[in-house]
Amino acid sequence: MSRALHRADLPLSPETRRRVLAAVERLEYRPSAIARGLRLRRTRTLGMLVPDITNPFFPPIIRGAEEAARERGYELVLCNTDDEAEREKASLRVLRERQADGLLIATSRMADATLASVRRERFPFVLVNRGSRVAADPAVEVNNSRAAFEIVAHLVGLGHTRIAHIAGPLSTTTGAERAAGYRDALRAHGLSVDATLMAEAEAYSEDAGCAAAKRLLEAAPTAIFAANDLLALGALRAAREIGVRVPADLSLVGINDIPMVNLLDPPLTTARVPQREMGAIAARMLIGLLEREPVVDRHVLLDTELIVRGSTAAPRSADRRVA
Amino acid sequence: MSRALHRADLPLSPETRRRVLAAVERLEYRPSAIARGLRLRRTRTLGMLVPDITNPFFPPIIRGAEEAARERGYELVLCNTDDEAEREKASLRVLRERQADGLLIATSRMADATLASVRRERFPFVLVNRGSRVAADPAVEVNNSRAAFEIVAHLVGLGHTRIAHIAGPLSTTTGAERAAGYRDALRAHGLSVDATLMAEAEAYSEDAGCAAAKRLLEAAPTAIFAANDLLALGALRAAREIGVRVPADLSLVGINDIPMVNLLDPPLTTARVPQREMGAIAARMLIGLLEREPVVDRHVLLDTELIVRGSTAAPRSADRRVA
DNA sequence: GACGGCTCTGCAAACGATTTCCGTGGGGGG
DNA sequence: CCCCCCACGGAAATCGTTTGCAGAGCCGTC
Repeated sequence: MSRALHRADLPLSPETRRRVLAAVERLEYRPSAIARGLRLRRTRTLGMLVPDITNPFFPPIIRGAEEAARERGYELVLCNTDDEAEREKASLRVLRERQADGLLIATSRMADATLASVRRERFPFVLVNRGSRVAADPAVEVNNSRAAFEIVAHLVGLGHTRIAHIAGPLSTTTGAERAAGYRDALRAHGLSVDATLMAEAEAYSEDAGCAAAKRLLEAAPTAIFAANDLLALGALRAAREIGVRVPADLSLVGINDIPMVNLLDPPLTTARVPQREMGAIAARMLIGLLEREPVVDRHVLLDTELIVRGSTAAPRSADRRVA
Repeated sequence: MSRALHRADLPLSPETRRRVLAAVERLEYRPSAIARGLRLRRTRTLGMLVPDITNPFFPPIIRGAEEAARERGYELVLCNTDDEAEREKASLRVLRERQADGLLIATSRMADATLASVRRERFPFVLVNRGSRVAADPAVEVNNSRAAFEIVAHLVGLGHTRIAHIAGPLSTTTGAERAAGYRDALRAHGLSVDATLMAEAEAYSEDAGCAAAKRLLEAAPTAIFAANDLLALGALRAAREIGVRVPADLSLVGINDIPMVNLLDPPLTTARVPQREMGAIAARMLIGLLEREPVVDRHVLLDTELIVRGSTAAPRSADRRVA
């Protein structure tokens, strides 16, 4: 009997409640979430779309979201989309069929058309680590322009003037915002923006970072600011292959502070993104929307923290100047 | 109408089928997986238990399982247990309530009692990267003794005789098997087993590896074989902190070949575990059991591949011998 | 021409939890 | 003493899908 188990507010004789609970115990009764979902038309399940769980950036976000969801009695179902429109559509179909109550969208380039269809169907969602063109879309983002500014300021402070940028795919909001932040920061420091010091990576992957870095290194930068850590790792590999020493010949900075970059040699200087927190805030925001709580801040901008490690140093020319 | 959509075998006039499909199209009809699950008492959903998705060993396994499941029309629902009995029980409850058809269990130390209860309730399951005391339990495992043997053989071949071992928690099947393999391999090579050259890590984590390595380094080994890569990373950090150079003063080997260990300096020598394949095989095995397919090989032993990188070299004493 | 069999179609029950509605019984108040 | 109201518990409807069953229609054969 539902009243005995869930509706503590309803009047019910203590005796009856006791009997019900005893029977529950005796029969090892487990309510079926399936039947409940059918009747209630809600499943207390959130769907989460990520590009690829093997990208170490995402697991902490997922765990943060998962924990926040569990605190409020929700479950999380995960879908990898590989940033392919086909997989996105398939995942959405599955999540709709299984009556997910809402969606956490952490894919960086979900096709605008797909996002539009989600919006049109009024499927509640929150964007994670990305924005959208529609300002009203609830989102939890990183303050990318500020992160880029801090990184450039750090490099300029070390004496660098030839600072290159490996941009993420410019079709992603993070890629575009960080690239714009890079340019703005250069200008703010009185440096000119040189097209030969910018390269767009085809994907947020180590391989793409390596390829982009090899192109950039021909222009002999003294520092590379990569749009994320995976790209920076690729750049590190490129530097090694070419024989450029980090940080002696080249300073290197990433963004995210994914696990293990602190163990590299040299350990990577990077801007830490509060991944767990980002996931948790997004999940709480989504649940707030679902439960129609009055005051939900629909747009959160998280600040990064610059972690200076061994991959950045003063350029050799600066050494000479000092000496 | 279900017959038109799913039962291609049933006789049905083409005209009727056409009309049904047209209506489906027009109304954008989406079947409810919830209602279907209620009626059919199966959901085409597999539950997967892993200790922690942020441990880079697991994501590739998960993706492998996920892809194999999707190929057969199944979905995967993930639960992190943090290797805590409480979380395991909670996860099991959730998966049972949601009518998961079967379980992929990749937690290394799920309490025997919990496993026994799953067995008793005849909840179909497959163990992943672990065995159990009950030989009949279906499982996909790594040939740990052989992996340990190859690693020891590699180190002996380089000239090492003081080979230490950081064991994983001996309450885990992998930890116990690898430690036993290490001892057997030493004996097979005519080396004695020295208790001061073995340390059990409290968990499969970098921190635990670092702590264990610090204890071991007092016995001055020339090589450390860590039971997995995370432990090896911890050992690498310990070596750096103490001022021991790898591989000049100390050779280091792990197991798993998780992402990024090839980018370390020195890149880690390790035994690669076919993670995606392991996940895929386990998922296919579980689905085979669920669908009562006749010939299901209930026990698969996967071989590792030794990847020799820069973290292993001949010991300095051997250099002297050679010179 | 009639009957039998086969094909197709539509109706209805079942899955299990929840919620609403209704009937009954008891207690209190008029 | 009677009536009304409230508290409680039981019964039924609901969610969407699948499937069994029965009935209807059609064709072929005797």
